Amino acid sequence: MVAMDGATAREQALDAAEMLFYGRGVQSVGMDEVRAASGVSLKRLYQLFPAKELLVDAYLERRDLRWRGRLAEFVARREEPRERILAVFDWLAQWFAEPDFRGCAWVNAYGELGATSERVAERVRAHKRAFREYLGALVADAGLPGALTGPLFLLAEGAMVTAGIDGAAAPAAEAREAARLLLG
Amino acid sequence: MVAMDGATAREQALDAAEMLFYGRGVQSVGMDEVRAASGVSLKRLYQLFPAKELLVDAYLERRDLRWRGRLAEFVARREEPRERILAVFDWLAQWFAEPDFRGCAWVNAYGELGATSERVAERVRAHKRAFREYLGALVADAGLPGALTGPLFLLAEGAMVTAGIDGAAAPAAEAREAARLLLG
DNA sequence: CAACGTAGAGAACGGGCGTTCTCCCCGTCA
DNA sequence: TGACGGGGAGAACGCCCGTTCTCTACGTTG
Repeated sequence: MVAMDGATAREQALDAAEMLFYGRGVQSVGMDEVRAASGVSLKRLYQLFPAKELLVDAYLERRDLRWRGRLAEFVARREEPRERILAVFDWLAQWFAEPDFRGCAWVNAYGELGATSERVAERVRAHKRAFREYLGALVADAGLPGALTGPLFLLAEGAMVTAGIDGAAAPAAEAREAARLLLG
Repeated sequence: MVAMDGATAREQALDAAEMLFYGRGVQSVGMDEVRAASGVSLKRLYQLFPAKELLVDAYLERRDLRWRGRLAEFVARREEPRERILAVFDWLAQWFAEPDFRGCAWVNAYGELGATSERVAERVRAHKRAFREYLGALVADAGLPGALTGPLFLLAEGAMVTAGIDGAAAPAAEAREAARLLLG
């Protein structure tokens, strides 16, 4: 294995961890498998992430930044404030249709580890809080009542969890249509 | 330990499994802990459920019957068809407020085992399918368009997952209000 | 009373996995 | 050139856990 600086090793470790953890669940993937998939030795892995829990935490954190970044980028392409809200559901539809879509990474992680890892539980809550706040900002920008944020958030959450379980993209369209009705 | 007939042992095993699996997650509870909490010996446990996966499956199946039974019983107390639909969200609010509420057992189980156990994944899908069909029947009885079923289902799912993660009952009220608006 | 079978308690087995340790290679610098 | 230090490969260590096995006690039946 060629030399690799710390930042590169960290990214490769997180790339492998994300693919494996998201695809098969955290508990069914061992650290040795992360090593094999990333090319980062166990020694280095443990220097970068002193325990598996911290690798999981870092995976969720990096994915959160990317997930919200992509969503915001997609939404920002629309001009009209109401269209922006609906664009959230268009983006979900696109995400659900990706071949390796397996539901919401944070909901899955919460189901697996929420009861045993306070660190992971808090990371999940922070992600959901940030997503809700983002929706709230879109609602405010459209001059709509703040009370709409909750329902829109619940529709999006329901769509994510349902799409994840059924492996279908249809819930995004259902949620979008319901959102359109709620926007009046 | 006094003698115990098969049916009783089965119920006690499932009682213990349900409390432990739902409260702490399936993977963090060992079979020996189920034995200790139920008073059913390991030998008997494995006669009744030849593998842990089958115990998990039976736990989800029994809980599904009870969960839907209680919901239907609560809803049936209302006369007016539209009120019945809203009663679903009242029932959720009540459920969320229970002290040991920890989110949707099926969503949690799917997050933990959906990727590794096809049996559990299918059990979860069956439960969600049954819940959606139940909502569909309520919508039909109210003479409302079937297209409302999806959004109502997504609101309920979103409320369950959000209440589970945040440990708050508020999502039920938000979902109820959104449902009221959708019913027109 | 004696032989038998069932069931419980808990040890044992096998495998997996998080984490650490050992050993060796190789690049660096005096 | 030779000592040194960081890093990789992978063995080793402990522990946990699903599953099976052994041993013992006791109730039943002839």
